Amino acid sequence: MPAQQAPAGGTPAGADDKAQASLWERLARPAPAPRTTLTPQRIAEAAVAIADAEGLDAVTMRRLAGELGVAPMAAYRYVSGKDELIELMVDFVYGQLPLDTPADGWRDAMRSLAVHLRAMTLAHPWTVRTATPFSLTPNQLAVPERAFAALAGHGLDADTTMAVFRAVSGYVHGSVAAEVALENLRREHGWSDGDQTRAGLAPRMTWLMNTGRYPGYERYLYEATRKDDPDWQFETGLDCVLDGITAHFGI
Amino acid sequence: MPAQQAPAGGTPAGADDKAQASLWERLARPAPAPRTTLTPQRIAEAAVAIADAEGLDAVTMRRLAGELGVAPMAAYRYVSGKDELIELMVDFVYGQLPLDTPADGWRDAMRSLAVHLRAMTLAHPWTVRTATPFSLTPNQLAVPERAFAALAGHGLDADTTMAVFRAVSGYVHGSVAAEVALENLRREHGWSDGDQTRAGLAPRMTWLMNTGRYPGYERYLYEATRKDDPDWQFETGLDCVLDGITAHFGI
DNA sequence: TATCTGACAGATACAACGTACACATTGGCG
DNA sequence: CGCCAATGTGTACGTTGTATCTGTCAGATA
Repeated sequence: MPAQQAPAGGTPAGADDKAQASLWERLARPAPAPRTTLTPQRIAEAAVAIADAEGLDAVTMRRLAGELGVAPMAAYRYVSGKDELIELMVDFVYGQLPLDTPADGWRDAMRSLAVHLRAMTLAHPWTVRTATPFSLTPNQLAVPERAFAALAGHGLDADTTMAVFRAVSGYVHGSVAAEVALENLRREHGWSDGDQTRAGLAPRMTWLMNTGRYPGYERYLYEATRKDDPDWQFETGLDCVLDGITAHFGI
Repeated sequence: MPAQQAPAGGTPAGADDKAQASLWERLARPAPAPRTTLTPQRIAEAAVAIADAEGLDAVTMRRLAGELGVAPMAAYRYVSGKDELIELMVDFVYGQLPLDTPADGWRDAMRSLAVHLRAMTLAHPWTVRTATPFSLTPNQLAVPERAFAALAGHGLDADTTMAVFRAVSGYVHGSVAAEVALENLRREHGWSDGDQTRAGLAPRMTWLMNTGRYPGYERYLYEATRKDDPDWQFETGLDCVLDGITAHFGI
């Protein structure tokens, strides 16, 4: 019974945790293996490239193997299953996040962090489908770490610091998720600009408005002039959240 | 060639939109069918029950059919595919959201809306995996409608009103998504309280902290006293966002 | 009332997916 | 030079979403 070989397993908590931890240990380990055609980094890179180009559904174990030039089951030596593959992909994407901003006060630092997080998510829209804003992977944990560093020295206790971080990151995640959902709708229908999108959505929208349930939304549709300015929408909400931190915690 | 029968189809945009619109028309149509063993409502209800009990992955077309006592393909008369089924499920859940709060000023109304949205999402955690905060379905659209009604009469233009709504709903969605992710982790490992969770996460956490990359996060782990109070965490961030609206827009 | 008809549900089938398992191969260490 | 653990391959199975064909029922029509 070779018990030490299996990183997979729906077995009890003990073995499972060990397996999850060893994923990141393997990632850190430089080159301990005799044959090194495959590495976690190479796997992550290839999988992310597929997801960026064709969406998360295009990332199948066979497709990934084909892209890497190996047999379908080869990647299972490095990830215990598809869930762990996606965890690896997300961590890889977070690894490219620029976190070394000079930090001119907490507000600029948090604003920069939020803007970079949004840019990252828009560049890799499939990350919103993973439904795990900040799980415990090395590069994801670097985000709250950066925020804690920016917020230190203002007299906030640990819980409040976390609350501030969660307010900002929560807003970013939720707001960008909505943005990505609209962008996905556009792409899958081939609509290129706002007018084409509204034209494509018109039948559905007309039916909804004719129910008479949404007079406020209907007014918005007629009166709004910045419907095609997602940058303004995001940054307005962001400044709102940042002002709230100042107002609520006096920093 | 019976061309009028097919609600499905990867055909061009025109036919596709017609199909999507007719889903909600079918839902509104009272009882036009001769045999009415299946209805969109019954399908949605059964699917939501499965997802609530065993997660979104348990919702299979065959499983759903079995639960409804019909053949595996029967539901395809009402939804064009699984994506539309999930759209139907999400709309069903939003239909149970209480929106008739008395409205004692915009702040209480928005706060109540946020609290109810959180409660709804925690009751149906699988909704966060659908990655579409407010798509164009009747009951989802009722949420911004409620917000617009609450925010009317304060001199905000249409774009700003939408920005305020997006700030709140974005925060709620992102924040609760993080909460649900942690809750999922707990459930799938069988950890019941915060101490068990920390014990289960300890190996992974120890390995991460030993890298020395996260001194700020490590301090948080030692100093925080409200790590097991998600209500406080959510409401602190929410009050922060609401204060930001007051501060930023002067209402 | 007998019949017709279109909407409804059932049955069968298929390609693609994740992944378990046994086997072949590699290359540094003794 | 030969060993052996680490690495990649081949094959196969159960499950999934769904296309398509066939039967069947309720209510309008004559």
